[in-house]
Amino acid sequence: MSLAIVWFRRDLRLADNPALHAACAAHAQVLPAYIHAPDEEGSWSPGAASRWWLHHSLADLDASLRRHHAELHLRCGDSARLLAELVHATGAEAVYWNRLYEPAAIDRDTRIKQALREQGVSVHSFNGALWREPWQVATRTGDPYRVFTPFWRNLRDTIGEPRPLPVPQPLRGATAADGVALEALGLLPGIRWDAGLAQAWRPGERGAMELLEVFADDAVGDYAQARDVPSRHGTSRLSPHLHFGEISPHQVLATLRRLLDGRPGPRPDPEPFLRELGWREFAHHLLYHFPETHTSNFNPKFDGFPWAKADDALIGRWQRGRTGIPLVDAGMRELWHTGWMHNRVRMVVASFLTKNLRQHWRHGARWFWDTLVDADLANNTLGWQWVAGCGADAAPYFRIFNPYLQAARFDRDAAYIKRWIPELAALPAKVPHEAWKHPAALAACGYPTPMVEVAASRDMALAAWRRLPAG
DNA sequence: TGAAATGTTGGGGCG
DNA sequence: ACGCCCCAACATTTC
Repeated sequence: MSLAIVWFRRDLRLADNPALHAACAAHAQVLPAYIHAPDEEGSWSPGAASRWWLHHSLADLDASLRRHHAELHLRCGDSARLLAELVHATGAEAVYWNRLYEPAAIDRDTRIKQALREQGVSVHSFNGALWREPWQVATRTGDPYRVFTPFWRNLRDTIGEPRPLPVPQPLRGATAADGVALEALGLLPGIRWDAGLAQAWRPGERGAMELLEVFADDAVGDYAQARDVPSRHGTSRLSPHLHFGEISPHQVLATLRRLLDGRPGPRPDPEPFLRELGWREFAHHLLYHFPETHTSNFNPKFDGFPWAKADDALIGRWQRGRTGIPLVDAGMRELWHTGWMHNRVRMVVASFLTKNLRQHWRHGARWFWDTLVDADLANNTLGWQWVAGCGADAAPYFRIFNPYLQAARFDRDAAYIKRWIPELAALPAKVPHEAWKHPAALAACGYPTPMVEVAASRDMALAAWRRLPAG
């Protein structure tokens, strides 16, 4: 009986899983395996929120497999060694996986592929995470894109009709000895701070599809406006599901088309939403072609930028949501509580850290990495470099968000602020929106005075930027 | 997917 | 009726 190992990584789903599908088609049995190897991700081993998600996503994948009379074989340790051991123990002829795009993962997977082939094992890798591979999208001259809009035009016109693969039937699962229990991976936090996460999320393939269906029914038509209002569920909130591959972009596109086409009345335009998935593809495109971007400025002109000296006290207040600027604090507390933050607020808190506090973007990127359930090296890097002004197709540095104006515009009634800063719940919206005018009223609620004056710190940021040589 | 400063226009009050 | 000022509303420029 021919047997193949399906090495699951961040493709934690059974439907539209090209590696799983191909393995089931070509072999009599498959061994679904996950190897926990946090040391192999360079300096970006998953943060605590990601590990929480991963735990539950693995549990869900195992449960799905068991409904198909298979189970997930779990191991912890060196991927190359454990795969070789598994091949030896099971007599597997082949190993299948879906590709990752982080530089450290590419290096590791390349080495493993070569080593397995030298042992006479066939290896097959697939695209399970993107509409198109990073190297499939190129300018007319064959170069990678550095600007989003032409990238998006190219990508959008070449996706074609999505045809998601079904769950393989039957799924003839093999088992192997020496697997470990999920709990042994140690993914859950020692101190149980995860109640807010559990309340906000349902990791796994079915949770992802249900979220998408609700979004298609309620929100996608109004996305262009509703997505800017942080108190509303106007966004899809699919980011963590996409990161762990519980749903694929092809499934998202196919599902949206099916649900929108089958609906009476005017057909909502999904383009504004799909464009955001385009940003996700752009982020992967950039990380693949410019593998240093997760640590270095994409725009080298910013290598000489006069960041303020790293200040743990300032950064700490920002991290804990104690800056005294209500919209910033609401966002940082939402992040801490749920492992997620509304995108508009992400831009505001990032602008505040990198401009008003003039702390290097890497401090923010690292905190997001540790606290987001959707922490993704490609997306996180693009987002921070975009806000900081040093990235590809970035917002110009002088585009500095005024957190008070943003709150007045997008959180008019302060519902979002009051939700995450309950000590301000009884105040009229005007008070948090003009916090600098009301230090006494805020202090009476036990809320801090703004740690910086927004207008003055903005001027200092612009002055720092002017010290950069033109270019 | 900004904000603030600066410039322009046009309506209305008023002498 | 006219010029003048004020200012809101909008557009453009600058950071």
